[in-house]
Amino acid sequence: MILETSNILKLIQQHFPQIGEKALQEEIAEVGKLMHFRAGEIIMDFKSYIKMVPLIITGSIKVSREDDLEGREMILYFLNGGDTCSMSFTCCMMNKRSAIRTEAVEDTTLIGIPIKYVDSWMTKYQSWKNFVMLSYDNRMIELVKVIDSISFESMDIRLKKYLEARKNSTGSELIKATHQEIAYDLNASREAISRLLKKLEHMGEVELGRNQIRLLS
DNA sequence: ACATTAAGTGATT
DNA sequence: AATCACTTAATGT
Repeated sequence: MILETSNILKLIQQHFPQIGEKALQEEIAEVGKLMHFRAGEIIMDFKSYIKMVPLIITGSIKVSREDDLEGREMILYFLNGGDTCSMSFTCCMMNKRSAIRTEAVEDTTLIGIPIKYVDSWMTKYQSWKNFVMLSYDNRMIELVKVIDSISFESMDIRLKKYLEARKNSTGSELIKATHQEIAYDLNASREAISRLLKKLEHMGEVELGRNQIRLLS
């Protein structure tokens, strides 16, 4: 697949400028697989073994955690083009099952790197190591914010941040989701979400429609 | 027209 | 803020 290889090379250079070493770029292009997911598709489910580390080119991915007992789901954060899934690094290096679920919110394109390379590149390429470390750092910061939000913020604030995050992730002020889906993401009841959204609508911050919410601000 | 699914509402805890 | 028990509205067949 000569065509795909040179394609990936271009995509890496375009979307992952941090990965500077030419030799590394070429290796990624060689072993990486270009993958597409449609909106709503689950990319990686809980407790599945991870065989690839994704480099996200375009799209939007929702990363969520599920309670072991009664399937209660909680959104952690969104990933976009230029991001990677930090969780997948540890998971694959330790050969552990995934602790999270990743689901495409929008049509998403990513480069999947087979795990066997991920580890060896750490010592082989400085920019790979930096890239991995930096993405860890970013995720860690993000996670601390999530904890703060869950612990200290009321539902209306959390909802607003959720809508904001979703807008930033998809780059669109139109959010396609039911109140029920949002409620699952925030681990709240559908009624609570409906009421809070109504309030936001009255305040002129959103426009509600069936299966969709438009952010005005 | 009818059934299904999403959203709105009030009462209760 | 959750749950329940509805009602109303929008959509699909």
